[in-house]
Amino acid sequence: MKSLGWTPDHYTFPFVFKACTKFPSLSLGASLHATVCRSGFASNVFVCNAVVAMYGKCGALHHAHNMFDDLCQQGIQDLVSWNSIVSAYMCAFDANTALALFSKMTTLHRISPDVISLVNILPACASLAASLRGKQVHGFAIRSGLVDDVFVGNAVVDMYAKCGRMEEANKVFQRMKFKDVVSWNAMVTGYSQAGRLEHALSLQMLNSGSRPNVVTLVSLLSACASVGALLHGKETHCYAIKFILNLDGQDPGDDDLKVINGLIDMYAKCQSTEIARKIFDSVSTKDRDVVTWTVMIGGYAQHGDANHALQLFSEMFQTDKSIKPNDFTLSCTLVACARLAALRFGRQIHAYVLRNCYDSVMLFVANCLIDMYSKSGDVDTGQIVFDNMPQRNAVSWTSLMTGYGMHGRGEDALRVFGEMREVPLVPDSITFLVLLYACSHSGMVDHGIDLFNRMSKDFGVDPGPEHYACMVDLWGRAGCLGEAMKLINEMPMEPTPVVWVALLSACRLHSNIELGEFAANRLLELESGNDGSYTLLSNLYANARRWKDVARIRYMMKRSGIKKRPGCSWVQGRKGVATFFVGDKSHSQSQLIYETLADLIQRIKVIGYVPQTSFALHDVDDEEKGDLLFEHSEKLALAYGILTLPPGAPIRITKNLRICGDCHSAISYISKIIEHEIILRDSSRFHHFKNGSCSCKGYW
DNA sequence: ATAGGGTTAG
Repeated sequence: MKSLGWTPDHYTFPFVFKACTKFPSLSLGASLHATVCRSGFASNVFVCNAVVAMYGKCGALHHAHNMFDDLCQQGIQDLVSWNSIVSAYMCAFDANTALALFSKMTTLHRISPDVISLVNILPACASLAASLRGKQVHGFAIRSGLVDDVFVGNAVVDMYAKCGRMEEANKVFQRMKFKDVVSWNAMVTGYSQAGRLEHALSLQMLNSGSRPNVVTLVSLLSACASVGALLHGKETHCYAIKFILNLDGQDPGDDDLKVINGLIDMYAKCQSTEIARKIFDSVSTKDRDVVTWTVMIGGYAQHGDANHALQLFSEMFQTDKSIKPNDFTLSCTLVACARLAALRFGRQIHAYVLRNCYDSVMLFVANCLIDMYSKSGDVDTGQIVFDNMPQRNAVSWTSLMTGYGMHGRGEDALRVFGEMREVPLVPDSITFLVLLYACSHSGMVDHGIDLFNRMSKDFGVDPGPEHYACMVDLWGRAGCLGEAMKLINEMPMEPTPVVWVALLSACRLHSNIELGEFAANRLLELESGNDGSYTLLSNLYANARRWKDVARIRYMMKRSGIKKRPGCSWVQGRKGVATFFVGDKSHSQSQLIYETLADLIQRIKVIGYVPQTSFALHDVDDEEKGDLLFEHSEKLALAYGILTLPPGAPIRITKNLRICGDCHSAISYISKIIEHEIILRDSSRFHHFKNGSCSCKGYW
């Protein structure tokens, strides 16, 4: 056009700027802006509005604002200028400033918003959960009649839905004269995110003339995943196959992949990792995106075998060089590391994060790193990660305090709490739960009681059943069973299973059969299918040598088909991780392991170890014969660690259940006669064995 | 100009 000798006028420029935002190109936009200034259009509000919009969409908020200020100084800004700058702030996720500008426009400058203003500002109210402001905007929309516009109506529905006010959203939705698929989806999504799957499904969308689309399905699948509704998930899958997915031997398109990713996530979260994996495998490597990998890794990390998660993470690098893990991927993988106490793998991820400068998204990943290091036995490195974080949120603080709690370092947990108060950050119910847990596992009874008394009075956080369970635990460990029972009677709500478990464990620890039976009965009334309750009670009887009662419990378990989960321990050897079950002979060095163990047992017997045979029966099914006390998984893992690790290296063992009492005593003795520190994580906490004693000091 | 997927702490 220019080569023909034509000059662009103020109609031309806005179109060209719009083109720049289609394929966001800041450099092109900026050079056009320069042309505008040179061509003498710097005072033309049409053209300048287009410049503001272009900079906003290209992510150059600062330039957008300068241009807008320029317009204001010339006094030529109009409604479109305001809309453009508000939209620019929304693109930059700064809903606060967007709202402030909108207020300034309506109140100070008395400019009346149009449809576009409302559709810009309602998502701002939604993202800030500012339902009061949203309501004001809604009121204006009604008064001005703009609410009849389907875009405005949809934005209002979505605003209420995102603020968690589904009743209001529904009222607006019902009154809408015209509804389109977006209106329906806003409702479906709202109910889905509130975990109200039935409401989401009961929307009679199919009869309305609006066909569910990809967005509808993705929302529904996410809802099925979050409440574990496998059957509804399968129905949604069927619908997707019939009407949405278009896979006649062709490669999946972008929309197909979104549904497929949702399906993988749904099946994994509904405990069907195998189906999830089948769908994952059905997508060819080149068609998978980073979400496909992430949902499968996350599925294994949380609902399947966490080892598969780590395998898949490695596989992702090997099979597709172009896929780069993002912060979701790394977080999911770190969750798997934490579950397995896979310190080596976790360190590699940490190194990868540092090498690849994931600076802006560090918060989630760093929180996961703190958790991974603490759960892998190295809470001190967790503290270092914490110290180096540019930003922290409440989870960062609680993760660190939880870490110290697990390691029995209650003083450190309280120190961190003190630092958190200085920030200042408001402690919530989880903060106190974590602190009480730390006090309980460190034997800090007085501190625990003090915190419990102050949490409601000084911080306005009312204790829930979990807090009471922690206090029962605290009193119970300290042997004050009467106090524990008194507290349960004082609870303002019905005691939940966790409360009775805490009492039962304490009774087991202090051999109080009567109260233990009472707790067990309450527990079995509430949830009869839990193997842990039966095992605790059985152990209580066994400890008192009441074998008939032990047999009775076993019979009850058998009759109701409840199986004790098998104990399982794994240890970080020099060449990877080795896993052991009780009496396990499957390892290639099995013979050597058993010989090592027998030798150790002989040597510690000399220095005072007495096997506690009352534990002998706990891990054994009736069919198994012989005394398997010396073949418990944690002892086998320890022997293997001693065999394979260099002298002086710490031996890191992880057990899926609580460590057995006899093993605890034996390992304490063994730590006296070997060079290694033994760091053992069980389902309750960490035990650091060194020179004959354990860091838990009896507070399991 | 409005709707959508995957992550953390007990």
